[in-house]
Amino acid sequence: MPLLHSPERARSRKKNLAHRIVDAVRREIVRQELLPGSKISEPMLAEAYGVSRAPVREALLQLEREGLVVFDAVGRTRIVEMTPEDFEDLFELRMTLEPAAVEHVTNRFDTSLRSRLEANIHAMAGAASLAEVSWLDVEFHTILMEASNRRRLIATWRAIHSQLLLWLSTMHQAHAESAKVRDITLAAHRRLARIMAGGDAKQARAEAVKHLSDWRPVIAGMAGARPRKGASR
Amino acid sequence: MPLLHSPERARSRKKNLAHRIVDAVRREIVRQELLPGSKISEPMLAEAYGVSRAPVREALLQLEREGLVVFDAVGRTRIVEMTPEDFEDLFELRMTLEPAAVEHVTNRFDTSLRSRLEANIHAMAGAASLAEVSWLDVEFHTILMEASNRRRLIATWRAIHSQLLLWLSTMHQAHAESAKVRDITLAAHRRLARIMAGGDAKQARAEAVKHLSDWRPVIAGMAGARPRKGASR
DNA sequence: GGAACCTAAACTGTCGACAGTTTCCGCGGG
DNA sequence: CCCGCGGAAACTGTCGACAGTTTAGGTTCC
Repeated sequence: MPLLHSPERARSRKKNLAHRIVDAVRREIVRQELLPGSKISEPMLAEAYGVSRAPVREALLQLEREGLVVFDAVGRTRIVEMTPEDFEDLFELRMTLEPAAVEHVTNRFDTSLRSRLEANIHAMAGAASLAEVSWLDVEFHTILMEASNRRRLIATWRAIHSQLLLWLSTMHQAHAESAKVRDITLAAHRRLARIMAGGDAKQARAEAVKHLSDWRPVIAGMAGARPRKGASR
Repeated sequence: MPLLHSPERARSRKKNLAHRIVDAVRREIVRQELLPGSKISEPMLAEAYGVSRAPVREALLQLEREGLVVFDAVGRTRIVEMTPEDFEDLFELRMTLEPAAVEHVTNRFDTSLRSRLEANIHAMAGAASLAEVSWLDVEFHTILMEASNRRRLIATWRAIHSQLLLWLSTMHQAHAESAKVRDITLAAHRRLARIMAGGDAKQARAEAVKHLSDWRPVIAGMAGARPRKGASR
């Protein structure tokens, strides 16, 4: 998983305490080791990671930017609680961003991209857990978005893709139809990759829309999902 | 100008030094009082505003989020320099976001929205300077985006709309065809508002696309625009 | 005259501290 | 047994300081 989250973040990229903390906390949130709605304070994180509050503060700002934590009116931080409306909202934004990206990508499809997609597909074919499938699914779309070469499109994707990971994680806990999910996703990715390789941008866009639409019924069926009641520290 | 930039920003909304600094610096950048490419350091801002570096640091992070400053590899900050490719990139993102927003807005058009749009249009009709026209133009689109009620769409708009302001400002300095710009914009906004009031979402979307396309030739003609050479402090 | 160099100034990343608020929790009153 | 109250604990926003690194300028050496 070298692609996701590695490229330029805000401040000076590498050895920065804030980055390390962002990565660590993001992982905990996405894995739901930190529960949605739970409180998360600067002193708490500072101690947990053995640093001062300054880098923690910066990390929280970044996590807010990614939609993983929210600040209340008095500045306190909590892990975001995604409601069914959020899922829909997130999905709708994807529906506007990704088809556009796919169109661009199709026009600049090259062997480097092809092999990256194939590597992802291959990995997913061998994926054991649902978590792994989700990760690779998001990575597939990340590869596409980054390949679009549209800076602001990419930046926008970076601002939401962690939420997608969180959502998938949440969903799997609800109904884990494991194997089927992988095969459906895999087939869709293969189809999309093939069409993009073909070079027909309009057709590729249509396929992207279709692939995204696969989620419609899942999201609709999720209308009854209750936001888990917030656990605190 | 109560709408733009006022609603929830990251951390606790009101009395926060970082916010004040963000607002002040953003204005300076958009007005090009701070020149594109020029260096901007934390101690410098801290002294200018009579605060410590902590809130300044936070402010710079927010400005980076809005695309008004950029950090280099060693963490130094500069005012962003928008290239013609950036203009195009920005424009393309708008082309994917706004039509979607307009479609949503049309379906939830109400008198409150109508009056806000009319107020904006009225203000523009009486606008004297190009700067004022630009401001109101962006505000018009901000009203629309916010009215879409799509959280992530709105967040994305907030991440780019200051860049739009900066771009317009840059452009006006190049070719100032003052009066014509206002009348064209005004006419387009009136048309769009009328169609949205009519309630035909698809037609409204089409009109939004058309309105945005008005900029195509301008952007194309800007291909030769040279990025001004960076002045330092 | 120009290039490499060396030193001084400037800047970022991080830390610990403090004041003002908000939240928590147990205690007393109803 | 529930509610409101008060003090203690916890937290955020901000500040000043320091170390390590980068930049800038002047200088020396070809």
